[in-house]
Amino acid sequence: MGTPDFARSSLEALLDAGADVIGVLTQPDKPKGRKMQLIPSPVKACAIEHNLPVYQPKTLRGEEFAALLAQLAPDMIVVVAYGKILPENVLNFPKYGCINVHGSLLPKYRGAAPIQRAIIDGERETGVTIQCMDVGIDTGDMLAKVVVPIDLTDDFETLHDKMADAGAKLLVETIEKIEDGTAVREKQDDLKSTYAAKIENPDCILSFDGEAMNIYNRIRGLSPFPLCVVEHKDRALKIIRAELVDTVNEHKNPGEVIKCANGRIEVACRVGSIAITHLLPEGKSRMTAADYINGRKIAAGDFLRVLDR
RNA sequence: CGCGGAGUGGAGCAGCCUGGUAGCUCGUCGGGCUCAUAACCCGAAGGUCGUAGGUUCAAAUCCUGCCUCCGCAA
Repeated sequence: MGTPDFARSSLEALLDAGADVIGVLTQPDKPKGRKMQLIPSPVKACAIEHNLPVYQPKTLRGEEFAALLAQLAPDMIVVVAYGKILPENVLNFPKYGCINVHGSLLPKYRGAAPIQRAIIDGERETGVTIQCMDVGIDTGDMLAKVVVPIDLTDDFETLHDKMADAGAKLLVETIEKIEDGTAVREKQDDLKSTYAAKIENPDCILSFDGEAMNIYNRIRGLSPFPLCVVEHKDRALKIIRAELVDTVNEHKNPGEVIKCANGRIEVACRVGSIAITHLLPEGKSRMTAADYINGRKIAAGDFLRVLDR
């Protein structure tokens, strides 16, 4: 069971390892894009490529799904970023239980957006945990972990890809251990748990009234999607990539553009400054800061304000 | 019919309202200055103004159809 690219990596690894995948569950196709076209999830696309049966139940509760479960009769269910809560009867059904690939070192960053939150918080390392699912959200016993260092230049995309690979590899290894009985369960220390809430709109609204490092972390944690947003000349301006320029000097006017040169837009933070190199103006495509400057859209002395919408 | 923006030399834009000589910041090429340079100076090339019609003496500009791209929201 899974939905996005993160899950696709695990599915492919299972197939490469020769696992007997009897069925793939993914979220129902939802209308996406301007024309509200139905786009299949990455996991669905992968399953179709490999001629695997795909199921997209709207709910896992009720007799309809219970019947499907009984018919498939899986020995094990592997869940990776599926996007639905599994009810108890499903969790208890498979002989080897339901195991989950989670993008953090549990018990830290339980929840929907562990990778983004780790970057935003400025963590130096994170990782992937394989857990035996229980009724709580990411509270199950742990079977395996792998540490993934967070590079200062990682953004959500680069770290996500590293994590997806690491998770897929760990999944295959862990399943082998489960099969030969060498897997060891370790309980989570609930007292050390933290929760990584889903990224919502307010998380994207950026204020320069803070430390450059924190601002830099938020920008990269939310890039390339959904992106931090500020207001410039009454229009939304999303920041795709920035560089850390200075982390020491204090500025009285955070958000002020200090200079536009060499393809970089340097912006004052309360403490320190950053230089924007790639951005996305409202109604436009992604472009470099150099292009934005060339179009005469921004100059030193302008202000990037907190978006109020 | 969810809301909105845009198609103008290689890039990002202005010009359109109030029709009449193709503009700006870059890039490219050539030359100059300099110990040197991503700096500075001089010069050059490069545009069917998305597309098809219409109005007009005259359309990038006004009117209509079509195509394409993008942002937001989900």
